[in-house]
Amino acid sequence: MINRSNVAAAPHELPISTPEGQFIARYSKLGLCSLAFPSRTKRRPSDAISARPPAQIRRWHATASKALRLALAGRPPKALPPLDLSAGTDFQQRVWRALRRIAWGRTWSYGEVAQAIGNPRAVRAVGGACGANPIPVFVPCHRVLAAGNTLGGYSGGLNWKRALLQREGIRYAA
DNA sequence: TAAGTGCGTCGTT
DNA sequence: AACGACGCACTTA
Repeated sequence: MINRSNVAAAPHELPISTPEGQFIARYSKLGLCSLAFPSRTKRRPSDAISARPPAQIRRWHATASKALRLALAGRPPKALPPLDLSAGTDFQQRVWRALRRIAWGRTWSYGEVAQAIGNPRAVRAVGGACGANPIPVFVPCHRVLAAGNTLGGYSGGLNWKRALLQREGIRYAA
């Protein structure tokens, strides 16, 4: 079941410049609702960034920008903006909430995530929900490894997963 | 050991 | 009805 009632039709879209490239953050009235990895493709003019976001969104964006730059530098962020995960199905939201309990520098397996949400056999479905995570890095789906500490997949590309794990000092099976 | 196959399982499209 | 960011058993090389 999808709940779009809290998702603004046209969320504010703001860039975050990092040494790794320009991420795009999107904000609803509830908080950060999406974070996109740097894209090689040029943004179209129709995707223009809104001129002057409200003060609250500017504060959220400042927090998010700082947090992202810390994370990419290998330091755990001290504060995050509110995360708006309301666009997901009930199942996805349960998975995403569970992912937020994985500590910096630690990993869970897909099976452990499935257990954490009380649905121990929905292992494969958990993988699907991880792939649908709209806020990578802050909702740390990169900390979910396959059984035997193998890498598993990553919708943002395995290079990003490897990079994020490395910044947290996480080791996994070759 | 490493790589490949088959199947259970379940949320999403 | 088909498809996965899975996991496990089992077979082959």
